[in-house]
Amino acid sequence: MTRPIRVRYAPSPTGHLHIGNARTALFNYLFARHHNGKFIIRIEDTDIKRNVAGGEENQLTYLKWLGVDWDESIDVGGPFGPYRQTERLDLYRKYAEQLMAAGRAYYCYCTEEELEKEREEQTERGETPRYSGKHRSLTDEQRAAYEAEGRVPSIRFRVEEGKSYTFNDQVKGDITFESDGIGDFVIVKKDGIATYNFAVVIDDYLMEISHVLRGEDHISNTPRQLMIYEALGWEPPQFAHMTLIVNEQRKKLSKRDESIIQFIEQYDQLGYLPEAMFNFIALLGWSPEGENEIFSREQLIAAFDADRLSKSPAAFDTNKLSWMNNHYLKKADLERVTSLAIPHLQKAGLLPETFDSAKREWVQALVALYQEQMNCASDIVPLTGMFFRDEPEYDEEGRALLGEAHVPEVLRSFLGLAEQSEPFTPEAIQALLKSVQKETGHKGKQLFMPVRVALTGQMHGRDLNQTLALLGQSRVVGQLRKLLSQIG
RNA sequence: GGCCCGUUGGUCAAGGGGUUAAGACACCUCCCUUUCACGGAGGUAACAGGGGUUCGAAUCCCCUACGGGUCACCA
Repeated sequence: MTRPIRVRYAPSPTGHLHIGNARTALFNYLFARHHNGKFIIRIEDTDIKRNVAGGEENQLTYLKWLGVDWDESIDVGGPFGPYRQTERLDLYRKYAEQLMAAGRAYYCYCTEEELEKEREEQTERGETPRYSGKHRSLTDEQRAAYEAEGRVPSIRFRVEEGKSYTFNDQVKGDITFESDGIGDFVIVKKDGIATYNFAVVIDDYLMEISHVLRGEDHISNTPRQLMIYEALGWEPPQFAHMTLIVNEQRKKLSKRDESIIQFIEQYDQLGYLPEAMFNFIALLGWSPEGENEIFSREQLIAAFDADRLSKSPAAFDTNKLSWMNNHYLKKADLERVTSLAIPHLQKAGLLPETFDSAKREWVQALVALYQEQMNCASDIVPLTGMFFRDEPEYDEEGRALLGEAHVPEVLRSFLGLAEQSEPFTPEAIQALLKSVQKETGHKGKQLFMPVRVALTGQMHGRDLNQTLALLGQSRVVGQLRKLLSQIG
């Protein structure tokens, strides 16, 4: 049976947009757009205690930043609203009552302490902890007694014994669970709010979700959801469980893991480009046909195929992310890269809050020179720090080079010419160096390295002519004079 | 521990009975470059182990090892 393609991303606003969530959202988005279906964002905020202020907004803001847009949600509305679960509580209550009336669910008056104790005992006996079902068939008198005690019930789903539930996962293939391994689970909490496993079924059904693409950590929830679909007489959607994203140690990316930057906003703040992040994330657990790895959003939409979702965990390779962002940065418009770089220079105290257009031009030339070396915009700070210091810092290697016998001769010659050069442009500097070569007979490394190290303190760097021009004539001349008075 | 899932070069990652087992990152070599880079052309390097099934297994089955997920009134 084919129905309209409708998929959803259903974050709980318990935190900011995480790399794993972003990936889930992205794949759902790609899937929807590829099939000309609808992409829905539903906020799963039923755990009121864990919701954080700004979480909801941050999710949407950074999804937009990545270039993901949606057809239905809390902000744009849609025909299947509301799109926030706490605004759908009546719906869950209604279906819970329906299940109670049909004998598929019941009130459970157990307290947290009692349940905790039960679990501990089971664990001690080496059993799988699960609800014993002791309130499964309470009499009216028993219920009344608990009520009189002031106990507030939760509602549990009655799991049928001896049944097996199989679903065809689009990524993993057939997966089977035995109902005997699953205890009666809570569908409505004591506070009257539906649990995830219950609300998700109601919403996916009512919102006519056709495909559920979510993380592999939901596989073991699936049989519970299947039971509810069955009890309500509804047909479940097609499931596809994506492998988790793991770090370089092959552990699940946890929010406390410090080896990897976890939140999309942090990448924004560091100066990663959204199109690079989009491209990179799309390749986390999915691969296209062919050899290319660089894709625009449109190309990814065209290429996306859920059958090519990977079965083994996707490792977050920070090295590759750097490479990819660098790739996009190199191709990005210079104005744009400059605008991204400036705040980092200001934050590092290298650039004032306001400056004139001449300074802006100078910064832009600086960025142009370093653009192809930047993995992210904030790299501009360590890369160009020396342009903002009063004089270079020499390390051991630099000192050794400056100590070589021919160095004073080269520097003196260059100084003599540089003092008179007008203007001090890259072209003029190139000519100067040519003259130094003729005058001293030193060329190549012998010629360039002394000049480079003397003025930048570094063995490696960008084009020397450009570098010196950006450093400026007065600084070049001043530094050479000072250095020559010391070594030469 | 029960249940589920996975394991291809240093790293990421295609391929799912017969392939010279892709490609990318990193590394190395060469070309370009009077320095430094960029760029270009090459190169080194892999099917976790053991049993089956088969004319033939990286691919299918079983076992072992290792890794991961999940077992909540969290999502």
